Amino acid sequence: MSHDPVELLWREEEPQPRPGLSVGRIVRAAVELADADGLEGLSMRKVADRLGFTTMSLYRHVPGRDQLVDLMRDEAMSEHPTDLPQREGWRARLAAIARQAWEIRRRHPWLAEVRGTRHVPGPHAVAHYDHMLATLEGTALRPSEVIAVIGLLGRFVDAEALLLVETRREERRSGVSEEEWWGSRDSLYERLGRYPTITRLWESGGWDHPEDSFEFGLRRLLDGVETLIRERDKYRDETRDESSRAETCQECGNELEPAASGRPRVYCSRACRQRAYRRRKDD
Amino acid sequence: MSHDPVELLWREEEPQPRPGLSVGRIVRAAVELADADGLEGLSMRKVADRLGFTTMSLYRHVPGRDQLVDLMRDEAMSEHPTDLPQREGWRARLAAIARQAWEIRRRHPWLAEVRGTRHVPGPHAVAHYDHMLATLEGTALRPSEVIAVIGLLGRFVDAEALLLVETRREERRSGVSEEEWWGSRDSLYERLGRYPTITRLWESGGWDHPEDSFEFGLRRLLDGVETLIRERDKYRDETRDESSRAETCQECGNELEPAASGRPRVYCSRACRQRAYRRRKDD
DNA sequence: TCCACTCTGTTTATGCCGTACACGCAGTAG
DNA sequence: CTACTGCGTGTACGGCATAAACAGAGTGGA
Repeated sequence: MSHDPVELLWREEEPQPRPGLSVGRIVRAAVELADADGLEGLSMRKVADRLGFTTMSLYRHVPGRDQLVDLMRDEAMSEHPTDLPQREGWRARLAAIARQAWEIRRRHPWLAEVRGTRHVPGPHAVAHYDHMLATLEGTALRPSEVIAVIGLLGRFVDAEALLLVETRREERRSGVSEEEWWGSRDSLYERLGRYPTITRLWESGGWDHPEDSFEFGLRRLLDGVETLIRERDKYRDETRDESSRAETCQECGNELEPAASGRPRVYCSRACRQRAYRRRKDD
Repeated sequence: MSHDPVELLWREEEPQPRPGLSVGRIVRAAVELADADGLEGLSMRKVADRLGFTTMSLYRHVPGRDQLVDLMRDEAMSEHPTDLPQREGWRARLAAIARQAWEIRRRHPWLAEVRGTRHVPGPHAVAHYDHMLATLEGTALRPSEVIAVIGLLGRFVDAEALLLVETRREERRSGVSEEEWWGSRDSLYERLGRYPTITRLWESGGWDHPEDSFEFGLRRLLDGVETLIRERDKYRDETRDESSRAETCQECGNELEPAASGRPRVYCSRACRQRAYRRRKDD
C-alpha cells in the first residue's frame, strides 16, 4: 500500500485482478454502502463485513477512513461523461455541467456530504474541474473570476444536493414524509401568527407551489454571471482600438459578423437567438 | 423537562435563576465549547465536565444531543440585531443581512455545520427568517420566488461559511496553514500539466490573487436576483392598465414620479442613482 | 534444504461517543 | 408518616476508528 495519499489516488488499476482484497474492491463496496446509507452510515466494519473480511484487513490497503472517502469521491467523479456535445455559448455549457453534477449527486448522495478542504483530487476530479473551467474560456472574465465562478457553482450544487439528501435520509429513517412531519408540528404553527411577513406569504400561497430549488438557483446564478460577463465585455469593447471594435453575441459572447443590412445584429447565429428566446419563455 | 421539542425551544427563560443545572446554562456551555472545537468536538461528556456535573445529568434538562444543537442554534440566532437601519432598496437590505449572517458564522463557525432538514426553528430563528423575507416585500417577485431567493441566499452563506470553518479547523488541528499544505503536495502538481485549462489559468496567475469568495458570490447572486426582479417589473408594467402605467426605479423598484422635463427618469431619488453608480464603480 | 523477509489478513485492546436504565436523595404535598 | 416528584449519579451497552502484536503463506537467496 502506498502511504502517500496522492500516489494512492493516482494509482493505476492493476490489469488482471488477483483474489483477495484490493483498493478497487474496497472502494466499490464502500460506494455501494454509502449510496444506500449515506456517509455517516459508512463504517470500516460494514465495508469489511460486506466483503467478508475483518475490519482491520482494510487497513492493509487503505490508510484510513478519510482516504477511503477521497478514493470514493474520485470513483464517483469518473461518472462525469467526458464527451458532452459541445454546445455553443458559455451559458448552455455551464448549465449542462451543473445539471450533470446534480444528476451524479442524485445517484451518490453522500458526495455532497464530504466535508473538509484538504481532499486531494484524483484524476477524475481534476479532469472534471478542468472541464468546468474550460466552459468559461473565451469570455471576457479575468482568470481569478473564472475560478471564482466555478467554485461558486460547485458549492451551489453541493448545497442543493445536501438539502435533498438530508430530506431523503430523514424520510427513510423515520418513515414519515417531510410534508407530514412538518404538517404535524402544530405547536409551532400556533406561534407563527406573530410574524407578519411569514403570515402574509403563507396566506398568499407562497409555500403551496414552491419553486424548484435547484433550477431556480441555477438560473439566478447564471444570470448573475451573465451580468458580470456583459460588464467585462463592455469594458473590453470600450478599451479596444476604435477601428477594430466588434460587437459580441448577446447569448454566447462570441464576436459578431458585421451586419449586412442596416439593423445591428444581436445574436451570432439562429441557435443563439432561439436559446435566448426559449429561456425567456421558460419562465 | 418538556418532551415536545417545540415547547423546549419556545420556553421562556426563568426570571431568577436557581442553583444547579438549567437549560440555559447547558446551552451556553455547549455554545462556548462548539465555538472552540466545532460541532464534532461537542460531546455531552465535555459539556457536562465543563459545568462540573456528570454526563447523564444533562439528560434531565435536554432530551439529547440533537435537541441541544437546536437550542444552540436559536441561542446564536439571537445575536442578529433587530434594529438595523432601514436602508432603501431591497438590494442594500439583502446585502446587509447576508453580511450580518456571515459575521455571526464567523463567531459561531459550527452554525454552518448543522445538518438536517428537520430542525424546529426557535423564536430567534423565526424572527430572523421573517426579517429576511421582509426585505423583498414591495418588489414584484411572486411569493414563491421571495421564499426561493431567501432560501438560496441562506444556503449560499452557509456554504461559504463551511469553507471557512473547515479551513480554520484543519489549520488548527494540523498546525500547518492551508497554503503551506497545498504547497507541499508536489506529487500532485507534477500531474496537473496534462490539463490545459488549469495550466493556462495557473500561468496567467488566476490563483495568485483570488477573489473574495463571499463578496464575489454575494454580488453574483444579487445580480441574478436583480435580473429576475427587473423581468417581473417589466411584466407588471406591461400588464398594467395603459392609463395608469408608471415606470419604476431601476435601483429599488419603487414607482417613479412622472418626469418634469422630457427626458424619462430612471431612478426615484438621488440616493438610488448614487447607489447604482457606486455599485458599477466598485468592480 | 533452510532461512529470512515480505505480503496479507487476524486478534486484541484502547479510548472515544450517545444514551438506556436503575438508583439515591432531598424536598413537598396529602 | 408516607408517597411522590424532581434532580443528579453510576454503571453498562453497543457503536465507532485505529494502534500494535501476531500468524501464515509465498518467495528468493544461501
